Amino acid sequence: MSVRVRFAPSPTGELHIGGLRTALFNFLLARKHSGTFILRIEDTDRKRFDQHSADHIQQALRWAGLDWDEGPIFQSQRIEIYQKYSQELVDRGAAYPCFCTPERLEQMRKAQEAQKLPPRYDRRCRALSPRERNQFLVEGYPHTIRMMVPEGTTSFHDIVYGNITVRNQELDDQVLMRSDGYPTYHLGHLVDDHLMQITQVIRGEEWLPSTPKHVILYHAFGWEIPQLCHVPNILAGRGQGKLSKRHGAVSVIAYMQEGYLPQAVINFLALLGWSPGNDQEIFTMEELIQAFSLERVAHTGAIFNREKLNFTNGYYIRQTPLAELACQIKPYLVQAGQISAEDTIQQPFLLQALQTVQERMKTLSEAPDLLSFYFNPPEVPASLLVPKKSTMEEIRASLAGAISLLSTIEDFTAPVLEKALRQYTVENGLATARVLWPIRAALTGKEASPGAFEVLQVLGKDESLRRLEKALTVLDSPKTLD
RNA sequence: GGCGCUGUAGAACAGUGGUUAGUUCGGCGGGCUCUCAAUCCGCAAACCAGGGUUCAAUUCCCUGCAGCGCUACCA
Repeated sequence: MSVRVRFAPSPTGELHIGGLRTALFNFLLARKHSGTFILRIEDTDRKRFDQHSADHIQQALRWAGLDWDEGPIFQSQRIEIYQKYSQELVDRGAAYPCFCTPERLEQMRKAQEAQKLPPRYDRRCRALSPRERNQFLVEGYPHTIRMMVPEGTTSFHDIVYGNITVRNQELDDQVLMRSDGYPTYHLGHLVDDHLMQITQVIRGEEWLPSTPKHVILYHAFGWEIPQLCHVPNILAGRGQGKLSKRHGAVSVIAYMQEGYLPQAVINFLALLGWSPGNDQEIFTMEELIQAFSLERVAHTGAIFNREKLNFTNGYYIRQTPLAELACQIKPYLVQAGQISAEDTIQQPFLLQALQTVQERMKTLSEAPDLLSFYFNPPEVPASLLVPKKSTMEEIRASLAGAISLLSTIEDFTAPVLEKALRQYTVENGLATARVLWPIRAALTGKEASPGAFEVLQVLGKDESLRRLEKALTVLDSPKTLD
């Protein structure tokens, strides 16, 4: 039997980073077994439904490279199906209509909590006689359909957590159909998983406690139970609970916008709560597909570690071919006003400039800042031009010498410049820092930047000399020194 | 409160009834060096606690504690 799995988010917001990992695990399993990956949108809660979420979820999945084979299927378009199966449950005596009002249910819960009892439906409508039931139905009282939890215990096997058994007395008579005619998750997902012939249900750990109810439902229908697999949540930090909006960026779209590469996010997420069993840390999607197995998914919630994501992202940025990276940073440069949308990014000046900062980037969004001095000549205070253990006079002299040397060089390329400047330091008995630091500072206006030779080359002779001369005048007017 | 799941360095994961308990990020130190980054070398850093079982327990069992989840006409 071929593998059929699904990712079934509810469109109540943008795709969450934890949701993406659940989707990833489903995707990997499907691809590994040449199976089918289905996207199903569980939009049965009309109160929480958000029109744009479904689009955002799809956009995020595509960005991450998790293309689905079937769907998106919207549950809201299938309510007759759920109604039919809920009726079947009623006919089989596994479910019953409940006429209790929300007000009564709330009162009951409060009373139970006050007595420190577990809040649970008191099953009042279970006891209705057929006649009463019919009468309420005929008179059109709003009602829900509740499942009828039987006596005994319920057991199931989970791929990650192993065998689990619970006493049915711990289970509530869960609402299956709301009074508005829409199913709840418990009925909706189960009917669909059956109809879509899902072979492995891979979902968040938060569903583990309600899985026994689902098992009871499968039995009531007489359906085969798919393999069940719950994956732990992603946590925000020690004692901070599940990663959520209040812990900063959790939306996949937000990571996309911040300039994280999809390969990096996927690689990072895969290793968060799963391991291949060896020491490999860097994976292509293809390698993940080969190595993946549900059995090796961890059973503890993993804390989301931004530092490691940054490292992984930096690694992938370094691996990206220059021309490709240029395309990826273009939107950021445009947004920063450093280039216009019509400009081509594939020009020597930009490519060379980018090359000098490529290994310093953790995210694409850092590009404008790292590259800023290439676009705008910096204001450089005298204090920045003078390295430690040097005086302003010494720097003035060495910079002036360097300027006259550089103005004689025609082949303004890094190797040539390096050779000439190093020779200059040796001949004049100058420490390298005394020559190169002020040059680099004058060109970039930054304490930390790419090296002097490469910046000289990228900026070119004219612009470089212009900036160096300007720095010299700054050193000539002592008042600018701190 | 009840029920369930889970506890290996700061973080993510390996691993084992007898090991110098491993890898990656992060931290610290060093090399390189015009700064930062990258890269290279090195260091520190963990088996939640208490009971069992056993010749031997981080590993198996129990209890405690802690974390997480669920406890809705939300998913």
